[in-house]
Amino acid sequence: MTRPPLQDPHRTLTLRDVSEASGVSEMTVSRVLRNRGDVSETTRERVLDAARRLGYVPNKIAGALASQRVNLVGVVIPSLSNMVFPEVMTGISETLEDTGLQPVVGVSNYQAEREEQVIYEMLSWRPSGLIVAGLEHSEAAQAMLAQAGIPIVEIMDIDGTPIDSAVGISHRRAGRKMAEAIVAAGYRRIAFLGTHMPTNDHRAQKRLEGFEEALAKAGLAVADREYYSGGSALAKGREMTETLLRRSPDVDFLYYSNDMIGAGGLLWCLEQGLDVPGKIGLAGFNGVELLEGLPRRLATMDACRLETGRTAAEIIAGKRASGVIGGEIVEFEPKLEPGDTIRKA
Amino acid sequence: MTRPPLQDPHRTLTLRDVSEASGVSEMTVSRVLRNRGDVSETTRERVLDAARRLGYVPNKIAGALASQRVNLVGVVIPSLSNMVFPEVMTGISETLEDTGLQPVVGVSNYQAEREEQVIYEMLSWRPSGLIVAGLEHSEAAQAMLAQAGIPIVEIMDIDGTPIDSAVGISHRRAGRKMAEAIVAAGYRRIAFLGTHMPTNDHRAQKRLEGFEEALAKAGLAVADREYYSGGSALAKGREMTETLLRRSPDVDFLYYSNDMIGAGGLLWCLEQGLDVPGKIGLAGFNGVELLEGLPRRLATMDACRLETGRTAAEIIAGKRASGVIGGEIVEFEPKLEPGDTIRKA
DNA sequence: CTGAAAGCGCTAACAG
DNA sequence: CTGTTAGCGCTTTCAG
Repeated sequence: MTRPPLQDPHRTLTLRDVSEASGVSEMTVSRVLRNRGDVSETTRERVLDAARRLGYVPNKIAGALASQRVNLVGVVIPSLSNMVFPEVMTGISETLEDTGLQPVVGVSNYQAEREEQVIYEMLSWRPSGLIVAGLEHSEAAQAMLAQAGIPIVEIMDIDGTPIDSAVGISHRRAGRKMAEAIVAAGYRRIAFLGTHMPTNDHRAQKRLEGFEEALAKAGLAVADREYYSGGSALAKGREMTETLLRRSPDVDFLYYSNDMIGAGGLLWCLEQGLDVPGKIGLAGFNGVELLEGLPRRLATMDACRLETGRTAAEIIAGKRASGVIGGEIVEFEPKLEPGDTIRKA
Repeated sequence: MTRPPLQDPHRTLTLRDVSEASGVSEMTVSRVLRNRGDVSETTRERVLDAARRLGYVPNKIAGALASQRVNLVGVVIPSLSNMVFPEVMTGISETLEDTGLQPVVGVSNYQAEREEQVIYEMLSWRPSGLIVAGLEHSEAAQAMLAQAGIPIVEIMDIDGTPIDSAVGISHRRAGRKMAEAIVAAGYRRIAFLGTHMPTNDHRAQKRLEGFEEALAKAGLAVADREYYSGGSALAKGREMTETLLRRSPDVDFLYYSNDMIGAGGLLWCLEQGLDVPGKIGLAGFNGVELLEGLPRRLATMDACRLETGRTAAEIIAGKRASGVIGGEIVEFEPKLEPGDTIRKA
């Protein structure tokens, strides 16, 4: 007759278990495991040994509650699948690596309501800081962020009023700058191709506003426009380009709201044997790596994603050389990369 | 003369604050906020009102410690920047959405040691489950996972022995299947182009093994090979293809370890005016969306990423129709998508 | 250098 | 339907 085990065989180990196994007080075990305070080499060894032998994994939940300290940094972005946010994440991870801080990602799918939930969820874990894409949030979200009592960094846009700190480029300015380059190169019948605007992509929206503003200054307006949503961006870029060019064959420039649809458009134009950039010019936005492998180099504008991620993380980690403590605004200058799809002026 | 505030103006709110503001006991406030147990409509309103007014955000750390329940699911993947893991994430997020569980991502950069750290870190938050890419882990990592006492799902590979559950395709089989299709189509001098193998990408390795095995069965061997690492995959695909074809001009098939370099190779071949798939065939791996926009459709093999993510999440969430509780192994069948770059047999 | 006591903010388990 | 009492597993603080 076998007896049932006296203890749940799978309760997870606690400090106490390590303490008993090593014959050292819980407190000292805790000190060893966190490298805090002085502990004699002998006890240290004994403790580490016991911990390893048992396979002890500390419970950060209890630790965080007791110490009121959480080594997590929340990152809230609209999407993971479009190549631009992963690069921001890379910058963030890099800088956080040697700070003991850990990024935790939440995705909002470009929905304000979803973003609000994600922010709420993250704040409820009391992170050391929060990085949020964009400056537009629901009222409730803004209130939560402002109340949170931790560093908040809004990234990838600085056209607006940040809650605390902000890092990124001015998309209005990026749009303006691109328009000026296009006009300077002598193009006059300029079309815009982008995502369906209801998508809540405020940055694309601002880019277009800046773009139109600069065109207006040159006495021009967007000659035609075409929107898409969903599907393979490269394929969509082709389709949109064909549709638009059939409708407005006299257009001499195509401004795409992102590089992926721009690349699709470029491939299509080249296949049609169109004279790029002679008869027709093209430009995208973002400076994605992909462009390097295309038959011709699409003009684009770098959004400084890596630097943005790095800087945001530095602000949270308190590593800014500036010594500024909060409410810092860092603007990067979007660089025009003319490539081979804009005529030389 | 103004008096200083009696309390830290920025300590974060607690249940007690809501309790006092609403005149309801902490316990009942807690119940309202979690929708647990019966509470009269009147008190409920009163509590919610106070909570909203104060801007109270519950402290999940304390909640988790008290309830021994954490609504987090750890996801450990090698990289975010290559298009394939984001899609797995999409599958995971989708299914987790209505379960109250939240994914937390950790990135290992294809380094076993880094992976071990990330797993340790995640386990220390006592998540409800863990999803880890691949079956190969450091010994320490394996031990931790086995000990964790939570559902562990290893994804994207089933060639090996899982710790608990596993979901994905057999890469060996995928490689074999592709080789068989290539041989059946009449190609004989077959080259392989892939990432530098030290990169620790076990799945690519297994694909190649299966590939060579099937070739051997047909009395063939890989005729030449070329490796790359880093940089724009599309651009690298071009370069590698050029290098390899200059060295071995008589090769009649190019098997790429991923679609991105395959796409680069395809673009290069088309530019050179090579007869694809007549004189030379090409194939990649992964079935990425990008391929849809290319001038010709690259042959590839779908890795069932979305389904894999979904299924892994279902297992963690306990939503499997099968009713199986743990140690479940789900194998998907990698589908060959012949596209336009393999001769019809 | 080491240990004992007192919580961190919440929820489980009871009692009304 | 509502309240009370004990902790959850750690770290802070203070004594040795």
